[in-house]
Amino acid sequence: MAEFVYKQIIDDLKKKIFAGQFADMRLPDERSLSELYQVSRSSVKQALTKMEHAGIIFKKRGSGTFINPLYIKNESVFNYEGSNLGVTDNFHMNGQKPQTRVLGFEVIPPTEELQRDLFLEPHDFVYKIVRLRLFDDVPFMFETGYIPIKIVQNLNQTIIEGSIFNYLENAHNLAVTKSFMSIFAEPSQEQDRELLLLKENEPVGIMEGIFFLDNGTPLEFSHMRIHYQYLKFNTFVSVQ
Amino acid sequence: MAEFVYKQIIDDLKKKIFAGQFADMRLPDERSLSELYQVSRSSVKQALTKMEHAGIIFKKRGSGTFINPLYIKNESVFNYEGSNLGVTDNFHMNGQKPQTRVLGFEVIPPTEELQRDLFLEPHDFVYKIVRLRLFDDVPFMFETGYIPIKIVQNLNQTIIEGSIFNYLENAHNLAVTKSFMSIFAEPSQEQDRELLLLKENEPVGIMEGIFFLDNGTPLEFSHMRIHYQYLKFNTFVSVQ
DNA sequence: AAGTGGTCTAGACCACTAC
DNA sequence: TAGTGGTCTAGACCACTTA
Repeated sequence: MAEFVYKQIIDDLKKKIFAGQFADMRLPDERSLSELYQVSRSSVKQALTKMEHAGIIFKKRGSGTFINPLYIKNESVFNYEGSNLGVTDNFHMNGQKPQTRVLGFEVIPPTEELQRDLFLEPHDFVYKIVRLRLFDDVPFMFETGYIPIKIVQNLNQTIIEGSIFNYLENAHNLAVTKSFMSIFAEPSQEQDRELLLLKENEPVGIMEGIFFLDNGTPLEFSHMRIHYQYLKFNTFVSVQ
Repeated sequence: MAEFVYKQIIDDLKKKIFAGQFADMRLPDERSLSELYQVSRSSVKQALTKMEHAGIIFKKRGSGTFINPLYIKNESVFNYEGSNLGVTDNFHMNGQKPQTRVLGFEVIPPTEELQRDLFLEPHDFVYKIVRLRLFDDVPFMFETGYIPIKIVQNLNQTIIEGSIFNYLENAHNLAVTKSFMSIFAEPSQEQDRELLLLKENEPVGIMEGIFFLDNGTPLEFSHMRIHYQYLKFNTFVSVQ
């Protein structure tokens, strides 16, 4: 963590933002930061650009760099900022204990869709893992995930009852740092209502997509069905 | 459009991707592209990084740069890629004619929340605009937006019946190119069901957040309530 | 060993904002 | 006019993948 120059700048600026060090909602200019941290302006710019994409700040050309008021307003909202991408770390927990109930665990040949999405050959078998996630015995989502066995061969019940991503990082030094995700919503189906304790009129939020390792290898195709109260996705969008 | 080197590279690569010019799902390496376009590798990298954030490609360190299979799978899915951020341009239209029904149009003092989100003083009045959006007489969302009059003073019924963003770009040369958005879902309320013709059990998707001008000025706080079938949000997430 | 993307430097000039 | 972020160059060295 924080091995690179730009990551150290991000960590330091975030710490200062939370400490209220920029009361005027304004960061020092790029050239000052370059001097302060004794790095090139390019490295400062790289840090600030990533912070902008994380929804922490925004830049005003000709004026300066400012803290995003929505970031201060609702910190917990920025699920994906500053942690890894695993479920365990990213849904609002408020100190509650996360639990996992394994509903399915098998190895199957990849469908054509999976072959394309995960860059697989027909003979590249995949784990199919279905898990229900809970906080303090309250279920909030269930997930169907597909992971090629050529990337990891020794998954077992104990591992998938915890965080697969943490296991991969700790035991195999494989970090999950990128994903492409679609987010949408549907009326709940009977299985949703059973597993997530939803009423007839309450919907599910759906997130599905591909998780990538730090080196760009597609690791998992995941389909998550989420209790609507637990899905709040925050994002920065920019056009070219 | 395409005035800068990196934008020209984006446009050209996208054209080639759609033309199926990279059948192996792989782009040329950065140094080759640098030579091909006669620009520095940094400029190539800037283009590729933006394309990665747009969900078009992903990079594999040590291996190369590849086309995102989800991008090919469902083009229409990437609502925000390659156009501006206005509603008119971003919901799946399939050639249908977009319509707008104005439900409210007034000027009010900014709430404290709006003052913070749009960087306003208490005396900076805002337009409050409520609009229902339809395709071929089928309503798909309604939106409440707040725009400071200090940015634009001459909005009228005719303008807000069309695209405000297009008007700002054409008449005032103000381009909307960035936004911070929260996406979530709720059971539909009575007003939702009335306006969007939803059944009791069908939900609304909600997108709310801030739109920024190209220069970073916060332009609008917007709250959109969307028929669940029309909300599909696609995004790239990366951790530092 | 060769090839690829990642990080980083030390500048230059431009476009825009604020005064 | 001075200050700010945006674009761009021409390199350097590193980490990782592939063969």
